Amino acid sequence: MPKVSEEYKERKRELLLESALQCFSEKGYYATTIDDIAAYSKTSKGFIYNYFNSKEELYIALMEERTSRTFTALRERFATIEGATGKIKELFRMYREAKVGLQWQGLIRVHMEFWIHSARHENLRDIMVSRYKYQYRDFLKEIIEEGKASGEFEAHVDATVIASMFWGIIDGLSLHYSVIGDEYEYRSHFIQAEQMVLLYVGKK
Amino acid sequence: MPKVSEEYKERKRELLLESALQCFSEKGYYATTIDDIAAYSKTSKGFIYNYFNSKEELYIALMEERTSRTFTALRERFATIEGATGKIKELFRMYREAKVGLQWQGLIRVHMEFWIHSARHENLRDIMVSRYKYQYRDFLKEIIEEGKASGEFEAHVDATVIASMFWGIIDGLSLHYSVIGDEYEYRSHFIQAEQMVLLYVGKK
Amino acid sequence: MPKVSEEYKERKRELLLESALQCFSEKGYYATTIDDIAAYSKTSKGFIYNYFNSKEELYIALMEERTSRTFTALRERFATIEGATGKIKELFRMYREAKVGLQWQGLIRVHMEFWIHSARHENLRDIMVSRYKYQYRDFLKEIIEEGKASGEFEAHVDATVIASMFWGIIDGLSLHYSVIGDEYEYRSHFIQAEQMVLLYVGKK
Amino acid sequence: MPKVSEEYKERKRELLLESALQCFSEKGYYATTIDDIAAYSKTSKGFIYNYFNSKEELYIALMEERTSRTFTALRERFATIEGATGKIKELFRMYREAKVGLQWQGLIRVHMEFWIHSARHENLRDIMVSRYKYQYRDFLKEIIEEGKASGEFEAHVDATVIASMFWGIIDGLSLHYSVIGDEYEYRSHFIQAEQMVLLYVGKK
DNA sequence: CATGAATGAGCATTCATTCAT
DNA sequence: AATGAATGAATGCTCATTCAT
Repeated sequence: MPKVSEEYKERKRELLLESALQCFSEKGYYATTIDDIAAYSKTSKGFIYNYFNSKEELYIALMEERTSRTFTALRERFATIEGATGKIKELFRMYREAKVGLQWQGLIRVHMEFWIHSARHENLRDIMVSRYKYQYRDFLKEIIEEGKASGEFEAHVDATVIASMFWGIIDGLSLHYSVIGDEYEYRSHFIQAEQMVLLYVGKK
Repeated sequence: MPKVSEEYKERKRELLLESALQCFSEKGYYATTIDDIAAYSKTSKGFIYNYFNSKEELYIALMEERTSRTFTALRERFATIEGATGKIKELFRMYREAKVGLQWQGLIRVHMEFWIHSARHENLRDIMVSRYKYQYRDFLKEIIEEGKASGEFEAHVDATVIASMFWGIIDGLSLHYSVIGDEYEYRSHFIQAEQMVLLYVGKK
Repeated sequence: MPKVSEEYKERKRELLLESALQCFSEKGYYATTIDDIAAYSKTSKGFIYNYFNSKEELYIALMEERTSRTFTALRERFATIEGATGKIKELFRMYREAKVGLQWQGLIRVHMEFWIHSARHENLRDIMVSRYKYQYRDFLKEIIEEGKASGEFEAHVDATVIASMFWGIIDGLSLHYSVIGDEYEYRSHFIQAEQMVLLYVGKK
Repeated sequence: MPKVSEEYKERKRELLLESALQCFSEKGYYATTIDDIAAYSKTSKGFIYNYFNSKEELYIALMEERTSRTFTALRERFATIEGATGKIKELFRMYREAKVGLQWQGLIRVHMEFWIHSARHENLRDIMVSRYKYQYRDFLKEIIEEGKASGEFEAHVDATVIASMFWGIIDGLSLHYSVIGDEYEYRSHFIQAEQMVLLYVGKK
């Protein structure tokens, strides 16, 4: 059945990524087996290894796919938003309004799980730290600096640390929500966090 | 009349808990084997199972020990601190000045790891959620309410959510530090977080 | 009328055989995968299966090709050599002067490996035993008998056993060299083996 | 069932070694699975890993056990044999009279298989080469030198090469026998090899 | 013809837990 | 009480072979 179109392969790849997403989200990174993903995608173990060399690689691909998609959408949306404050608000809005639920909780958990997993493996950690610094932190840092330049934010705030702290807060609240579940007043937390952050960086 | 004294058992229990702490911190929850702990404590597998019925139970005991010790120490220290603001500051100071390092990173990671693990198991999650609500959150909630009562803090802040958010921030920053490692400006993050939180809850 | 000429097929077959030789020599019979050979020959798995029905068959074809070529060359060369002693010497000379090295070691190993492999499979073994008897042993047996007839060799030696023993010696020394590697005094061993054999069969 | 006697453990170890011997001999090194050995020994996979850390290690232990036993017996027997010639003859006699048969053939094959296997793995090869040089070769080298000293053998023969060649011959003939099987005139080959070797090293 | 996608049996190794001694 | 021997389910990954395109 060979010499299949690029488009076909892309479709299959997506199928695997989507299946992996479901499985990882449901059972976590460690507990998900390649067989689970094969079963879910109604393909086979070997099939998966045609696309990804290891479970780890599969997870990384999944993560990168999602991150890249997220940031692309983010930049697009931000292009139409005037001012740093507006952008920060939009960012919070996105998290606040996220389609939370079981699947979302699972995704946060597996994300954190892998993040921790990576801390214990040299190579992986380098990848994750780079992503953190150059994708997440710098993305926000630019916005903070924009705010400082425009006079929206206090001039003396340390953009790098603020940016980093922002993600720390997001991850902390998300993690708690992912474990506590529906009892966690997810929206309230994010609303207050937003006010808190904006008050802190804003001109007094 | 038991063959071994209660005191002996307590000592052994501590030994196991301490050993488990070292092992978990170093290799993580999943990667640590009962054999590791037996070897570290120079006892045996069977011995460990005399004190704890499973790896999971051992971890929980360890966590409870540490939490209870932490909160006891905390309450003690707080008894001498006037005012809610001072208490919050002290709390931040404790985190900020924590003897960070490899072991500390390992502890945070295993803590988060288990926290995530628990989310996937009904019974465990109930335990963890209770701990979260009645130990962590309520502890802080009382302080916030003290601050509101004394007029240090804005009267309209939602003590429950603020308390919860506080721990979310702590965990978020800690988690990031535990993965990023020494490149992470740990103290800076906590200093800014403190300012941010206090600014937010304080009287304008 | 076939789409591709016989000559084309023959060329491709040679390509595959040559590629297989390289791969087997480098990694051994078991460790070499069909994919390796496809990659080396810049063809494809399916292509290879068009020419050979299995990895085993491919190896056999390779072996036969090489043996037949070897013996053809040998007979040619021997046609010009007077006397059995000269022929034996020439045979030793060939082994002694062989372009030894990593590749040569690899070839010997895979040869032995397959030889052993064949011993465990009825059909294969029959093939290998026939080859042994009718190609290798008989080839030398004729020379020994020539030597007996001409009076160069002792009349009472058992040509069959001597011939067989000769190959045993060659294989034994080769195998040792293939494992020991460059520390093995390859030439010395073959020189002494030659003296020993000739002394043994020669007239006293 | 713990704290079992050393003797018990030794017995179990022997059981595993014996079982491994049977399985390896029958199916070869690669084809034998740990499950095969567990089934044969009526124990379990985990049990085997209590005694040996890997299939490779198990094989090596087996090999060392056998070698050490062989050489011990050999040295014992040789203590009572006057003269180098007598010792060489005894060595040949032992091989010649070995209880050949299917099992013996299997053992030779797996021995050669592993020998070749080792050539492809740095660490393993070092072990095997050492064994070759310091156990096998040197053992015989001493005998040859004894023969030279006593005047039984020609003074100019190179003891090291002769010793090495001797084992090459033994292995070559054994290998051939192990593949050819009962059609191979095993005893005849060894008889002639003996005559050949003794004629070569002996005084003219 | 040629390709390479798809399959899935196969295997070494790990480890929490049990329980005989 | 304490030990550690014994178990066996579980899992990531490989690869010869097939066959649809």
